[in-house]
Amino acid sequence: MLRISKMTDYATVILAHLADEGAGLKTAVELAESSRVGVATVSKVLKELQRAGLVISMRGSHGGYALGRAADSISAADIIDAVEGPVGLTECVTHPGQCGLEGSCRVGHSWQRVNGAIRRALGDVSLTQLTGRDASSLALADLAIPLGARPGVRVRT
Amino acid sequence: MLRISKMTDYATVILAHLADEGAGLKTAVELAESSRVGVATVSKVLKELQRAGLVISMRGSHGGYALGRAADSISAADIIDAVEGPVGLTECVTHPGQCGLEGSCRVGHSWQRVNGAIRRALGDVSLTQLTGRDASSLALADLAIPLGARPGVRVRT
DNA sequence: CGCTAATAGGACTAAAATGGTCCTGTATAG
DNA sequence: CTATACAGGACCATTTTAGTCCTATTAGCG
Repeated sequence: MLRISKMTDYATVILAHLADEGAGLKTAVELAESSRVGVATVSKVLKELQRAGLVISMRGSHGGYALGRAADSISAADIIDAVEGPVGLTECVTHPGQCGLEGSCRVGHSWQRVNGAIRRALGDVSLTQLTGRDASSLALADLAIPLGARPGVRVRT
Repeated sequence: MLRISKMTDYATVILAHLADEGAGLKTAVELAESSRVGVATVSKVLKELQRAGLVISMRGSHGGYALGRAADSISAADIIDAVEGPVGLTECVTHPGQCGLEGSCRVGHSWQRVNGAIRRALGDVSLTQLTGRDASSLALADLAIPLGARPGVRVRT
């Protein structure tokens, strides 16, 4: 597990279509057709993306949506943030002092660090890369977390 | 969001207590007390950890649990795998060819790479590090995902 | 004007996942 | 043979998620 929501997934697909050259605005219906997702759902996602500023919208006839900024300046983290709220591996990351365990818990601290690392990693992946238009994006290096003793013998891979 | 389940969180806390020097077996009741989580819940988690081989168990009076292998050889990914199943950011990662979008979807491919990167990162964090006993574990470096155009102007951090 | 196309903002619902409890069975020590 | 502890699941309540729908607002255009 450890999964992003379907909505977030849709959002990336929709944003990818918006990133396709075609200059002008695209309507929710058009985006629904090209992305093969229900209109109502696409519409809902677009509204959330609009609130977050990832897309801009124009009302009225001839209205529609466009990217709010360059595809290079939109990160996977931005998209997740917009649709499902800030990345937070554990509850104590997003809502500190609500867990009850606290005192006895020695791992929360570490999860926060791991969380930060993942967050930064997601922040370094641009929409351009997600769309795969960028040839260089195909080489994804290992993420390094150099912090002391690493797991040795690995049973499951 | 993008959160690990509470159960996984509990698992790390419980494993951390099992990693505490104290040689012998610890019972579910003892672990529940030291971790401040309900006995039934702790018990459930321990059973899952046992199936995955992360802990070993002894039945009967004087029974209990112990780590299945060295704390250094247990990774965060192992724990997540054991409790909530293999890490899979999107559905098409865990259940390929079930998404319906497929053809029109150009982002699935990229999510798979991101997923792999996160998975490896989590595989590099040991239980020892999670427990924070390891002094060197406090320095967590940035995760690097060098793959072409990165997001430039960041609106939300 | 007033009509039409389009987004904005929510309310609402069905289905699935999650967190947690409980019961019955089995192994082991003394 | 009894007390203790794990094994395996069934089960339930609550929350979350995915998806739909309705009403209001905005913009172009004749």
